[in-house]
Amino acid sequence: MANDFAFESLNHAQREAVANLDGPVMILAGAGTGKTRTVTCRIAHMLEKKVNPAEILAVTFTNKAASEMKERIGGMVSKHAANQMTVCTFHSLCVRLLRGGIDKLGYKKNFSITAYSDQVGIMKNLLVRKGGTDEKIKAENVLSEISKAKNKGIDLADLQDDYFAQLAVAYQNELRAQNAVDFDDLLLLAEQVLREHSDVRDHFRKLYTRVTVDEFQDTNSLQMRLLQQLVGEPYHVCVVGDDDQSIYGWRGAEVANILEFENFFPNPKIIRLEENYRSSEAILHTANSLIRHNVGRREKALRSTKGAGQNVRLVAMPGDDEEADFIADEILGEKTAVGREWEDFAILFRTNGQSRKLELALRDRKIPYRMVGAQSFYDRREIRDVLAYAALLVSPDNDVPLLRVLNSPNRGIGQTTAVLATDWSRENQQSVWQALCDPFFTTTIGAKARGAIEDFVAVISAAKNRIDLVKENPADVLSDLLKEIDYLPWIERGCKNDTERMQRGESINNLIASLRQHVEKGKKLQSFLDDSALASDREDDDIEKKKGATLITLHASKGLEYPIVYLVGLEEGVLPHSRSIVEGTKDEERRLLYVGITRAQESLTMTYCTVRMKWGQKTGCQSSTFIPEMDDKYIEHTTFDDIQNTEMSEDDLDSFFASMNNIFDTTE
DNA sequence: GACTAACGTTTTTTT
DNA sequence: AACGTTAGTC
Repeated sequence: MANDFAFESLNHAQREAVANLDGPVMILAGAGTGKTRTVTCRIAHMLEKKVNPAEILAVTFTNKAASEMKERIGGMVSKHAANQMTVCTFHSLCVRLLRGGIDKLGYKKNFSITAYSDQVGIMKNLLVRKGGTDEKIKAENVLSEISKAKNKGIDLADLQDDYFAQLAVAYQNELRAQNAVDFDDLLLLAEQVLREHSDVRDHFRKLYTRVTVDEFQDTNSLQMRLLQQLVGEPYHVCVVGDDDQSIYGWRGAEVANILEFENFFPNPKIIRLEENYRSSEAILHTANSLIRHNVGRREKALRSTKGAGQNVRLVAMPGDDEEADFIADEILGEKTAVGREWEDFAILFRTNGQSRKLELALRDRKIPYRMVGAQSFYDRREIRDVLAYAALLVSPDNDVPLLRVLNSPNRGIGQTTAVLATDWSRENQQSVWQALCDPFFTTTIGAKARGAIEDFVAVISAAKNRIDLVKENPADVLSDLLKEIDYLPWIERGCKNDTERMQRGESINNLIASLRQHVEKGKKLQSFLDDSALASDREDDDIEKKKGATLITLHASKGLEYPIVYLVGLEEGVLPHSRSIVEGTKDEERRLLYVGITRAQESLTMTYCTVRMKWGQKTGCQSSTFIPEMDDKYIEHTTFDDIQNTEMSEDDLDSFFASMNNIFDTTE
């Protein structure tokens, strides 16, 4: 049946991975070694062996990866079986668990999940309120320390820096008072419930007897502890990953999870996938020779199933202008000469700042391109606002969304009034919403602001009633509410151009539409908010549908592949990044370069500059210390001038022939 | 409370 | 160079 064709096409190591279904298994899947295919075949094999699909859990790192895996398994076995399995991220798994059992920890079951921008909002507020030291401390930094502490299992009160500890505790109290949890709390509390309540633990261990974790190198120590609670004897757990592609250490990922897997689960079967189906021997050899310089890794050597291929080029550039022009020119030439598609080309860089010149160079030549993961989708204001209104309709006592939209659009309730309301609510142990509703409060403030507050309260209450009492569709109510408060015109007023106006209007419409879909499936507004909080902002981004050459950061390129790759900026301070040198994380930068190199299928060109514009200032650069680490066997060292000269003569030839043709044409 | 001008900052990014 | 933030003004 279905699994036959799959099994036949697997190599020895892949078959071993698929065949070993019992006990702890770790699959070390090097770049391009058919990881996803192996994992999906392995799960299909479980179904073949009559494992109940409902007992299968596969955990991924992103929602996108989860839905892709679901789809692939669905295509391999029956759709029905695939739908019975649980394929999701760590975080959404924890939401499910906590919606059922968070009350055991003293939270109410209708807890809300705090989006990152709201975390920042809370922390900024605390910084203003506590403002003891006038040091310029950034909310993001405090939050990152809090996140690290939560992941490492350190008590927030025990943070190194006293002030940080104070802020952390206050932050946590704030969340707690709001019956809200942040992303880390989802994992932290789920782990706690499982650890402290054996009935819940047993329930889940019985529910999920087969657990698979993808991208295991990206898991942090909290996720590891959660996994240990989730998986009991006889430990039918399978983790899949590649320590050499661990590039999220700065976000708390612990390579130790993969390096010391034996310490977490007893006697694991370790399977190495080393046969690479993606890149030429030249590219792989270069990658292998580089990554060998890292200490403390699981030895593995990727073998190419392709031929030697063309040499890897390492091109010295005078400056970043030439770098961009050179690549754009080459792409243009190659496209027409060899008949490539624009999509075959990718330009990889370390930091987003490097993309501007490349973009300009491509635009100059009318080369279509797509920027992956750029700034704009990160945190769209209108989406956050509309979601905040939606959150208010569920529970107006939630201060975070309330304060967010209190004066968006401007309705005459400014900072002063907001602070008064917050103070009042604190003194009276109430929510801000309750303060706004309380005549004892509203009579203390000016008539103008009072009127504005009364209007606001009336509008929100009316909308909430339509949902709760009249049982109207929340999507309609939300849409009407936005019209009533003239939200769209307000957001449009702040736009610079028509394109932006269009986009913002559209994203609001999309949000309402997806809420409507959600409701039609019989789900609640609450669960829509959960999904939205857990979905990445670029989830609905149609990156893959867009056409053109790809411009992408090294981080975002993981998991992708391209026939022709340009990897720019191999300079000390850029790659490795200067900050990594300070922080002593050059190993991770080496892995980052390794990931970049192994994206290439046929052709790889790496460049480095002598001079680069940095923050509007010309800065001299030294070539990366990673360059001499790579074995020269397949590397062709060359310079911009060399190539320019050879191309010049080719151009000369071209123009010669062109003029010849002209002569013939005219004399015809 | 809204608008403007000067100021400072600038790795990677998901949930 | 370009962005967001903040302080100061009306």
